[in-house]
Amino acid sequence: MTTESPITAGMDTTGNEQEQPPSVYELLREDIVSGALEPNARLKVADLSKFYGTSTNPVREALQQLRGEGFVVMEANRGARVRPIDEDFVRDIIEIEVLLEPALTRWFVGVATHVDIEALEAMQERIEELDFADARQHARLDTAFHQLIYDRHYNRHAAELWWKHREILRAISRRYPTSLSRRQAVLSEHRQLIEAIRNQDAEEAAAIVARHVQGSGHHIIEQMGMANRDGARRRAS
Amino acid sequence: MTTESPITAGMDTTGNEQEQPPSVYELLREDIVSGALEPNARLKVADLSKFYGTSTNPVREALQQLRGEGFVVMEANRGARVRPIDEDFVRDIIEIEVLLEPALTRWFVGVATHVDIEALEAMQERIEELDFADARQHARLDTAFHQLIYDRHYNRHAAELWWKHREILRAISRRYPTSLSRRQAVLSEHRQLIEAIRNQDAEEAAAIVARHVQGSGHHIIEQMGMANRDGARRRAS
DNA sequence: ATTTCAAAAATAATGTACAATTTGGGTTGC
DNA sequence: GCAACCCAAATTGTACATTATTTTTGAAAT
Repeated sequence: MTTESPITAGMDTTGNEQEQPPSVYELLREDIVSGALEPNARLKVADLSKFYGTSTNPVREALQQLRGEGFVVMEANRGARVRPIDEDFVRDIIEIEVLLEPALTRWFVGVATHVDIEALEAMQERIEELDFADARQHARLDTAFHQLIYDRHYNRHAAELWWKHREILRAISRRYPTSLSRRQAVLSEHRQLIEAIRNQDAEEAAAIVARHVQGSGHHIIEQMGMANRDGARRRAS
Repeated sequence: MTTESPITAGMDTTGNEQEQPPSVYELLREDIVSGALEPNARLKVADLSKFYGTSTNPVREALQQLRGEGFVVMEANRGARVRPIDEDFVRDIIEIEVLLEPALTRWFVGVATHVDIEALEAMQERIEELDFADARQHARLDTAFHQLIYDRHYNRHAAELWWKHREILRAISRRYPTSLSRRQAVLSEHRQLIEAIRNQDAEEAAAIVARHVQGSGHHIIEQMGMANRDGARRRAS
């Protein structure tokens, strides 16, 4: 299932057609967003190039791209640092998505075909079958589910923004488990969403998506908070 | 009036404290967004480094940053191109701003102080005094007006997104004149907005801002369309 | 004579190495 | 104690090598 969607194609930063080795950019980005590199950590090109086994230029260019994307902050002549990906950052992203995704969904309701709805149902089937057994696989399916809705939107800029935010959130939540109540809510909200689309109820669909995004954000932030407190407790002992 | 706001400080990509010469990044970005470089134009590092009088690395790094920001698209081993800044792109941005800015404004109404309102009024005074005589200066004042509202928002990500969009739109509209009816609307809407904030009417303020953004977008797109048609007519003769 | 295909040359991107500034810290001399 | 200075570390800029892609060219086949 090679999802060669307009978004992923547009966002594909390397031209990964035949499984090229991941670029420095991809490695570095993953290490930042997954938390392997501490918030505010200094990013010295010499260290990084040694670590990733390349020369300095690929690292320098990766840093610049990540700066453009906002994952890295730089001061002139004083180098780069990891932008902290903290609870505030997640909250900020979620707030934007709460505005964006309902709007995208509302439009989708107007153009959705019978085929689309069947595709959504098929994906939801697979998600429920899997039942969160494989986190990685679940994330993939869940992303595909929402992507189907946003992917075709005429507003490419909005769709790309969604995709970028999605990737950040996905990388963060990979660190934490999904609570049972959240699992329940995800499945239920997906079903409700499909139903609203089928009924051509754009407002209802938008409202469900808003709840869905909000809930997902709350869950992530809660998990982050718990992890922080655990970490503090462990450090204190 | 050195507007050293959190946003501009955060967005300041070079650490421009004492009027350093503009970086390759800034020059290139301006040339893209102002239309000096054609949409989809190829961006060869050798050409650009010759043009800007530097070696290749600064150009390469600038391109990567611009790629991260979405102004440039790249294919592996096939170089960079200017992302077309066309009517669709403006429409996409405006649609996002129509969602974003009202939300930011709604929050501002809740925290605005008497001092804030006076500051807004003072700026509006100066805008009306100037009466669009100096386009550059008007843009500066208008930006400052809206910046006062968005700048302090706790959602840094949203504020930065607004700022980025604002810069793009500013650069585009610099190419075109402002119609008389649009001038009227701008002044009137600003006054209405101040009034709504004073009355603590968040919903009304949000609605006005939505209109304001929408109107600004319509105006730019109209101007772009006219320019295109004029260009086509001129080429046909 | 025209088309087709392949190989080679040119063009341009990507990676490596190194030189030159800038910054921050520490030490010495007053 | 403090200021000037120097040194180490890191960023930024330049030059060059390598690799990938595109274009050209020339010979064979239709």
